[in-house]
Amino acid sequence: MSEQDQGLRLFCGYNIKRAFNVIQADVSQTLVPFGLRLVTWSALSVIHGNPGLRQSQLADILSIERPNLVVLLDELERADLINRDRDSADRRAYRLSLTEAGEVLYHEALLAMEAHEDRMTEGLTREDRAALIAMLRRIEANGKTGGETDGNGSLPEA
Amino acid sequence: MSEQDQGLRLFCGYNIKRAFNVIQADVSQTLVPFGLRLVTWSALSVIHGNPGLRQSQLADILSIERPNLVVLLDELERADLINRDRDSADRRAYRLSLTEAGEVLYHEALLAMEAHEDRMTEGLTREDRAALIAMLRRIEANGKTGGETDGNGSLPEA
DNA sequence: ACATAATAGTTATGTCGGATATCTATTTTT
DNA sequence: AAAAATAGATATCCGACATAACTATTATGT
Repeated sequence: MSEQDQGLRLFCGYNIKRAFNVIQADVSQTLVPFGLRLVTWSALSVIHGNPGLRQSQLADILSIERPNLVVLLDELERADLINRDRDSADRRAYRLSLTEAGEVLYHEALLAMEAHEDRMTEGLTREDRAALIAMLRRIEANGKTGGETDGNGSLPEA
Repeated sequence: MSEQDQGLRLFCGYNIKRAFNVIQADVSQTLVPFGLRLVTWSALSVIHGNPGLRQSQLADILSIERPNLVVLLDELERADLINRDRDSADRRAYRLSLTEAGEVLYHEALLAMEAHEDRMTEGLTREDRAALIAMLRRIEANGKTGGETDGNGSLPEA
């Protein structure tokens, strides 16, 4: 009894979707003990790496809409994980940073996420993972350049 | 100005999500002329490859819940793309198949989807694509075996 | 055979991620 | 100073996906 979705398995999109579904399920479980979701953890990670950035910058980096980011940050602020400090030079804007508790939680969650990553990529070598990520990024880039027929884009050699 | 999501780019899940987002956007556009969505096209593909299957089987193959499949099939039936024939041996069940119009539309959409796939994977060799899909399937399998510590699962060699 | 359980499909409903329109406050432009 | 742009917030909607419960039919167990 061979596969019943043979026709679909030829498409990257179908496989990507299915792989993401299982990752999403596992990552949700992984983050439950920390009271985080994938998107809130992503926000913590970016704020950790770019303290002082603005909400709109964060929204751009994560490719989420500003209105949705607001409620997400409300959630993180209520949990005392981030600071929203008014920018003294531009009083419309907030500067985002992690609180002490936010830093601690971020690092704890990072360990759990690394274990999660190892679970998900079991059977793949370190080089496999690098190649996988490079190809996914290439696909992401292909999608964003709505079809300029970039004749020779290529991947960094594994 | 290096990347502002460095910490996240190390995770397959983050890259998979972002790659899927651009694929999803492109595939939606690709299927608009056919009045299809990714999930309805997937259903056509599986029915095409397995004529006579039941709704619950289709739901299993596509990993979608039965209630959601019902409305999806209603949509395809209303567009006269599929037949729902009562199984004479089990009058609870329907046997699914494509109509003539469904076959025609499926093949037309297939061509468009293959062009879409080429757009998305521009810059990847045929071997890259095969390796990518193999790794994604490995991840999918890792997720489904909720952690049995399969000591030596490996990938088919590229 | 008949009561019980199981199954196929359906209906109704809830949840969650993501998108748009519009608003206020502030800053920039002219 | 007036008009336009920007940062963030509020309200609202849409689509993907999940669960519970219902009807009709078939399978099971004594």
